[in-house]
Amino acid sequence: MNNYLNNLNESQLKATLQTDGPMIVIAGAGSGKTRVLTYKIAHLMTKGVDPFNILALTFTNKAAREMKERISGIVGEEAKNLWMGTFHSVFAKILRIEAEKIGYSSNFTIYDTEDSQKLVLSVIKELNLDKEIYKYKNIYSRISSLKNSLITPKIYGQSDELIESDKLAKRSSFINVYVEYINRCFKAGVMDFDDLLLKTNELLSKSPNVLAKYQNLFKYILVDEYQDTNHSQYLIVKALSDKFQNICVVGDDAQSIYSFRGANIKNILNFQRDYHEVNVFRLEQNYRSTKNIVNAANSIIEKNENKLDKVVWTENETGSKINITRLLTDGEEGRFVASSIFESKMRNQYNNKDFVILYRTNAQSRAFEDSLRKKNIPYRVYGGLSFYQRKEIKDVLAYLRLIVNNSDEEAFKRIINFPARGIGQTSIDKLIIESKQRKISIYDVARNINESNLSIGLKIRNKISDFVLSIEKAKLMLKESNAFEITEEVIKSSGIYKLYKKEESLESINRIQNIEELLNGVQDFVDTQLYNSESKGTIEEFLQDVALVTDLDQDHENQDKVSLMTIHLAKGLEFPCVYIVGLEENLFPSAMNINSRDELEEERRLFYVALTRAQKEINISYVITRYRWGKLIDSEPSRFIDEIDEKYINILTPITSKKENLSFNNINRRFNRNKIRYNKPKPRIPSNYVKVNRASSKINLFDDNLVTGNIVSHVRFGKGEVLKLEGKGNDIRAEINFEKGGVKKLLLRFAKLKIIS
DNA sequence: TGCACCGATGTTTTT
DNA sequence: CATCGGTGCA
Repeated sequence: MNNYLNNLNESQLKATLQTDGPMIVIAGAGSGKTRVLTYKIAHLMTKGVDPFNILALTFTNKAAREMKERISGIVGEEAKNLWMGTFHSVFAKILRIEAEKIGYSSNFTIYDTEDSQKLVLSVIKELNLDKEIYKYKNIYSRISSLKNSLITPKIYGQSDELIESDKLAKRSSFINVYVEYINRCFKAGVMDFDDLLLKTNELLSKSPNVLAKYQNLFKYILVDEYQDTNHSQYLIVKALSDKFQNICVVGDDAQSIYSFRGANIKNILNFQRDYHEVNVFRLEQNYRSTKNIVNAANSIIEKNENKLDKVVWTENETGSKINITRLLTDGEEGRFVASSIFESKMRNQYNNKDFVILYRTNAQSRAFEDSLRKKNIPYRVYGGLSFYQRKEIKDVLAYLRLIVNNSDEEAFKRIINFPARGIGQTSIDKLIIESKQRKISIYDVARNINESNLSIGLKIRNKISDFVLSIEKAKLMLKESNAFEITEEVIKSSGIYKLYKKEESLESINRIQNIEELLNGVQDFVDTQLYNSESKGTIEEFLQDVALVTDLDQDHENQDKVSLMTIHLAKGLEFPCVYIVGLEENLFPSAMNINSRDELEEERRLFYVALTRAQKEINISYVITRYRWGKLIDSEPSRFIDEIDEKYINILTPITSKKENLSFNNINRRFNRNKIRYNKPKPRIPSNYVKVNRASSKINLFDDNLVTGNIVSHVRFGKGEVLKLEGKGNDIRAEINFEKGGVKKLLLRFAKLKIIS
């Protein structure tokens, strides 16, 4: 049982065995910090600590899930009782339990960034502010950062400095927007992302009983990626750990890349000042990468002034040098990377999933998608517009949200006239004004539309009543039905499905597929809930879950595909072969972040993160001209290329370019000399191209594979024999005789069957 | 009210 | 370039 500890090196072991008191683990990239966290928790549990008393906060849900699995591997099933997840998901859970204590109902819904920004925009409009000056996105991000620093309107009002700064920006009404935004969220029974942390702080500081309850509950607290916590998160951790002081934080200041989200690197730099008698552990041996990679990364991070002392080293092989390739255009860069991956696969027997393409901005993915597709290399794009942010998905979710929480204003506004049912903006505005005056939710105004004396015509009143009725009808299902049944009902009765079904454009077919994929997801959720916990998979639980999942959290590991993602998303991941693309001034480092030392250091840390994802090979590329905002612009090589110690790099000239002997030291000079105008038209994307999405990867999986007589297994019904197949395309049904449950007819696109024989 | 078209506008990174 | 919001017409 205890031999799991043999897998640790000396410093890892020390960090693992130290269980009590405040401690910090400063862990270099690839030094096994996840391993330490995992074993530490397992160790605590073997020592007899109840998993219910352990709180472990991770950066992504995926990290939490994987860690849980690994802990289960050591200590067994018990691990599922750990409190483990992201800050946002764990405290959403707690807030739901304690909601009444801060005046919320426990079925509050969560606004994502889009909802929040829309609300800010309506507030700006309602207050008659000039939207040229009050840019809603800026206002929203200001609200967000104030919240993350726990600056409420009241505190704002006491700070001359803050007031003055808004005056200077000629938007002294900012505070009015802020106040109204908060009121509206509260009245809508809604929390935004930042509220999940802010309200937790509020809860803990206002209610000593609640604080004591959770202090006693969480006897051991562990925080991963501590360098990326913001002030709000910092205070929560501080409050909760105050009693037992069994707080273990793990992080790497060199990988702090989220300051734009309020992350405060000082949290990790000052940890030793914040707690008494802190045990400090350093993990400096890297097990991930070759010597070349580790050294090259070190040579980069050395350029930063602001950092903790730490020397990352490795005993791994020397490995190959980092290849740096210059290309003419972004299109050429795409083709270069695709063929390079193709060759490397052949040469080294790599799989697709051994490769990742990392870029600074999501918009860059396009060129690589095109070229990989042409070469028939399977790939998957992470991030960007995530699945749950797609319009059709958000529409369905809005119905569900409104059913669960009638007050949800943004959900209401989103769907009151979608699909179009003849309720126009003018009528909706009247409802909103009325709701403000009477201080009730818009939904309640709509519900009592016939008793009101609003100037809305009879026809439209009836349409509003019909809408309300359909929501009320769905509400009746809440108690009886699980998330899947309700979602299915909503998709049908709302008319969303019909709408896209009858329009036969590529776009709508895609939307249908996404909606079906959502149904798959809900079914999946219900099944796992039934399996993992006592809960029955209600729609409330699903909505809570869905608001906080990200693209990365989804399981796609078994698929052999090249990954494409931003460097931010890649944190914590590792790949044998890494392509870092678009290494150009104003792109990476981003033009927004080159005006101060701090900003530039964060970009440099980002580059460090990118380099340290690699196990074996790194390929860096940059281009001379790139399409940005639809225009060709000239670029210069990133300063970061110059910063890598020359010992660790190879400068390559691609075959497609002129054979020039481009020596490293005159890259910059050369570029200033030959600013090449490159006027070749951008290659067109084939017009019959449909963006590959997740829906198409799951649906119709069995069209060609399943035949009568197959033995299959189903998540709920277990094993069964396929008796008959009927229908085609999306509507293929199988009649299956299950050992448990007898004969069922299942739509193949929903029933996730595994073929056994 | 709904649809078709037009011009303005914007891209950093995300829970 | 691509999306979005606004405008004008049926």
